[in-house]
This record gives sequence, C-alpha cells and structure tokens, in this order.
Amino acid sequence: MAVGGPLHKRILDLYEDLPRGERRLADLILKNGATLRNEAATDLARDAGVSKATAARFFKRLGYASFKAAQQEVRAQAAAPAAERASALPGFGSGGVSISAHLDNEVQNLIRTVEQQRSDELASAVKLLLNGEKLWVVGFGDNYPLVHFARAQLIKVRPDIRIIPLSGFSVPEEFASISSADVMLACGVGRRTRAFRNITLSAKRAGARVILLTDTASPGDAANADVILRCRSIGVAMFDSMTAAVSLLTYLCASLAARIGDAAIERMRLIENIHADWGDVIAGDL
Amino acid sequence: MAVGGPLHKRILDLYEDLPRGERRLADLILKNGATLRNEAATDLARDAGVSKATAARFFKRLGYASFKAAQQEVRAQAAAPAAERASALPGFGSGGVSISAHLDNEVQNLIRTVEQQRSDELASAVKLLLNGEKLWVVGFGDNYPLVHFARAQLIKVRPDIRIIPLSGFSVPEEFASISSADVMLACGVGRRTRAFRNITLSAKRAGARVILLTDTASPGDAANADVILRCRSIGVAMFDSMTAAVSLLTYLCASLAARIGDAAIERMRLIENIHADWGDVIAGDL
DNA sequence: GCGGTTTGGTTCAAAAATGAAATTAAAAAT
DNA sequence: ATTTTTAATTTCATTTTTGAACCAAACCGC
Repeated sequence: MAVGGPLHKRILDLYEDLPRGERRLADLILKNGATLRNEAATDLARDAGVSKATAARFFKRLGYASFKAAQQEVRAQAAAPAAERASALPGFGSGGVSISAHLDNEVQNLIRTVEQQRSDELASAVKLLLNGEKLWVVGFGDNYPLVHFARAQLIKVRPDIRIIPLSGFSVPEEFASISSADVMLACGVGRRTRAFRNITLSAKRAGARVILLTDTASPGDAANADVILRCRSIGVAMFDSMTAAVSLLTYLCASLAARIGDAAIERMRLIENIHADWGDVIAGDL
Repeated sequence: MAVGGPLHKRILDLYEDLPRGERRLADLILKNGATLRNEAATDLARDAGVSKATAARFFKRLGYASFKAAQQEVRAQAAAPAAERASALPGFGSGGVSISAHLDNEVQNLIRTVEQQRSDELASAVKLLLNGEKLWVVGFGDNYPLVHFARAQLIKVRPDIRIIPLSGFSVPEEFASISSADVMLACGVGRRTRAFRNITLSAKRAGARVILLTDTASPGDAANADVILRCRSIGVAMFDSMTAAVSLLTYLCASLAARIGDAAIERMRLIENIHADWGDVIAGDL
C-alpha cells in the first residue's frame, strides 16, 4: 500500500520514536490498512498484543483526538477515489521528493522486510521451489515486473519456469497445464486484481502449492497460500516501492540456488556456454 | 560487508521486543555492520542518540557478557573471513546465505548508489524524460525486468512509452520509429550484450538523447550517453542485485511525476477510472 | 611504576510506558 | 424513553526504560 494518507504519513514520521507497544500497533496498521478500517479498537489492541489503553494513547500521539477520529479519517479516505489521494501526497507541487528521504524510506523498507521475515517460512518457500515439478510465476499489473525478475533468476538455476500472464495469451488456456506437483509463486504486492485472486484459487483447486509474496496479507490469504512472504512496500512519493520485494526475491532465488547446489552451477555454466556460442556478450567495455 | 554472524541473528530475533533506545542501536548496527567493528561503545551510543548505559544494556540483552564481548565476536568474524567466508559465501553445500548478510549488502548497495549520484545528473535525466516526445525503455537479458519496471511506472504519468525488445518482435523494425525528439532510457546493469550496444548507437545516430542506467560506466559510455546513472549491483551470493537499480528508477519516476505535476495526477485519475470501469480491482481485502 | 586520560561498565533516581480496572460515551434492545 | 450492552477512554499503580553521575580498568606518556 502506498502512503495511504495523513495517517500513514503520521505513523511513518513518528515511527522511529514510538515505544515498543505502540510500534506493534503501527506495524499492524502499516501491514494491513484494512485492519484499522474494519476492526474495533479493542480487537486492534488484542491483535497487536497490547492493552486498550496503549491503543488509545497511540492515536493520541499521532495527533488524533481519539481512535474513532483516526478510524473515521481512514474510512473517509477509502471511500474517496484513489487519484484524489495522490494529489494530497507529498512530492507534488512542492516540486519533488528529496532523495535522502527516499533513501531513508527504502532502507527502512528493506530492514523491516527482513526483520519481519520468519525464517521457517523462507525455508519452506525455498523447499517448495526446490521440489515443485513446474514453477508458475504469476502477477498482474504493477506486479508483472516482479514476475519477470523472479523468472529471470529462477530460470538460471532450474528448468520449467512458466510465467502468467504470458504476453497476451489467454490465461486459462496457459494455466490449464498446472498440476498438483507444481508450485506457484504469486506476486501480489499492493493492489490485487480479480484475476489474481482467481488464479490463486485455481492453483489451490488444482492441488498446487502457493507461495504468496505480498505487502499486506489479509486473513483470507492464509487460507489460499501455503507460505506467505511479506514485504514492506511503502513509497515516499506516489508509487509503491517494489525495492524490498525485489530484494527478497533475490534472496529467495539465491537460497534456492544454494539448495540445488552443483546442478545449479552446472546449469549456469551451460547457460554461459550458450551465450558464448551466440557471441552475445561484449567482453570488455563498450 | 560483515557476514551476518550470530550477532545479527540475535538482533533480528529480538528486534520486535526491543525498547525504543535499544532499537535505535539495533537499527544502526543493522544498517552498517562496520560501525560495531570500528567504533567505541561511547561513539556508538552517541550515534544512536542514546546513553552509554543503554548501549551496555543492549548487548547484555542480546546475550553477550558485555559490549566488548560482542565487538570481539564481530571482529573475529571479520578477521576470519577470507577462507571460511569464501567457502560459505556462495552458500553452497553449507546450506545457504545468511539473510542478514544479504540485508547488510543490500543496504550498502542502496546507500552507495544514492551517495554517488550527482544531483545534476538526476535532474537532467528527469528533464529529458519530461521533454522527450516518445520514451524508449530498452534493456536485454537480466535487464529486461528493469525495463518492465520502469515502463510500468512511467506509463502512469505520461504517454508514449515504448519497450525494446518487444515480445519477440524484430528490434530494428520497432526501433525505426525513433526520432531526434525522443529519449531513450537504456538499462545496462551488469553484462551488456551486443544488441544493447547496437541500439544505443542507433539511438545516438538518430539524434535521440540517451539516459544510461548502469553499474560500471566505461569510458566509452560517456560518449554515447547524455546522462549516466550509476548504481551498485553487488550481490552477496550468485546473482547481481538489481535492488538499487529498482530503487533509483522508482525515485526517478517519482521525480518525473512531481515535475509533470497536475497532468500526471489527472492521468492517474483517468487510469483509476478505467480500472474501476473494468471492475478490475478488489476493493477491500480478499 | 605513576598521574592523567580514555573507555567500558554500574548504580540509582527520574521519566516513560504499560495494563488492569474504573469511567464515560455510544449504541442496541427493550 | 429507559435500560442494557458494548466499546472507547481515562486513571492510577506498577513495571520498564533511561540517562546522569559514578566507579573501574585498560592505555598512555613519562
């Protein structure tokens, strides 16, 4: 989710200074904006593992009169069309975003992403990628570049990596080849489309395992994904930042390569040879 | 940089539970592993903006007898590396690359990339993107995901963004439409292919302006590119890291959006509307 | 070795954070 | 309209965190 408005901005501004309990709340809200919209303060507090008192104080600290005030603002925002939100975002009119603000934010994205990663989930993701007969890398819209990233790396260390959607081919026809021995890596950072949900469901129905890469995991996701990898994608200006997602994918693929071992090295060597045969590569500099 | 030793792991394990001041220390150390090796406890505390007492307690909490003990461990790790680390580095056999090593490296990539960026070059890159009649986003092989990525963002704020190569179409035929009023964003991180060199030359010959995104700019590049954006792409394991490149592109596009201003907002609103018309988007969470 | 200096570590009182319980506000049910 | 129920907020006592001041030990130059 992009900087979703005043609330998100306030949280990020204060993030460094938040005490432990309040930061737990902040994380929860940043992770899934819907929480604040839908849940009651009591539940929010319970989910974050803090007392109701802490929750109340948290919103006070953010500058709201109360929890309710904050919730109302978020709800109002969700109702307004997205483009209007954009104009309220920083970096406009004022004539630009500072690069150091960008850097700070990106580093935070990376650190928080790694930090909240449960190592057993990463391990089982790697294991799935290792054992899947075919791998399906899936993502729509803004996630499609991520799909390309993932495939570019995966194809270096193992065969049978398929992309969905494929350059305008009809998805169902392509996806029909999925089997229960396959594994799907689903990139769903930021907004998810109907197509994304459909394909995830289809994969589950076919008995395939699903690894979901996302920023805000909703309760429903847990049911449809075998492994969930969360990454923080907060952007300092108008776009979400895919930086942490890319980084996580890179790490995932490197781990997979390590697990595969010699066969991966052999494969890469083969690839190099083919490159050489084609005379593709420029040896020195331009 | 520093290999993610026990210390990094301990920090990540406890991170969620650290109080505010100690977390500041944790962030500092995670951001740059070298700090702990080189600085004195007093300086470390000062840098983090906490008292010495807090620093001392922090290392106690991590399970070390004292600050010194932790520092010694880190130093021992850094000293041992050449042989031991090398064998473990690609992560083969030994069973993987440590994620904290990865994190450390990625953060360094980001920081270095931003640091070495000359702001006037960024500014002129934005200006070119702003004024180009058509934009051509170009890149081959491992760079193709970057191309996707750049286009996905650029197309949100202005029209006429073309990709080369395009899903198997012949490059020359496509590229023939380039004019001297156009601008080419050339992604050439890591290995460059012959095709890449050719297309850059063609662009220059056609009189178009060229922005080159690369990791290691060679002397020859200066002649063929109007603006060169350098990024660090060192990977901790077997793959180069495109993380910094992605981040830089994101910043570039955000700056462009800011420069375009209202027209960009208007365009995004239009895009949102079309999305809405299509019933594409899932509103709440899954 | 010996004053002086620097740096790591400890104590203790003040400040901040926190949760349980009390209080108030608001919504539902009657 | 009044009671009942539920949820948000405030109070307050307890716990945790924190830094200033204080000690100890290593490190100098002599």
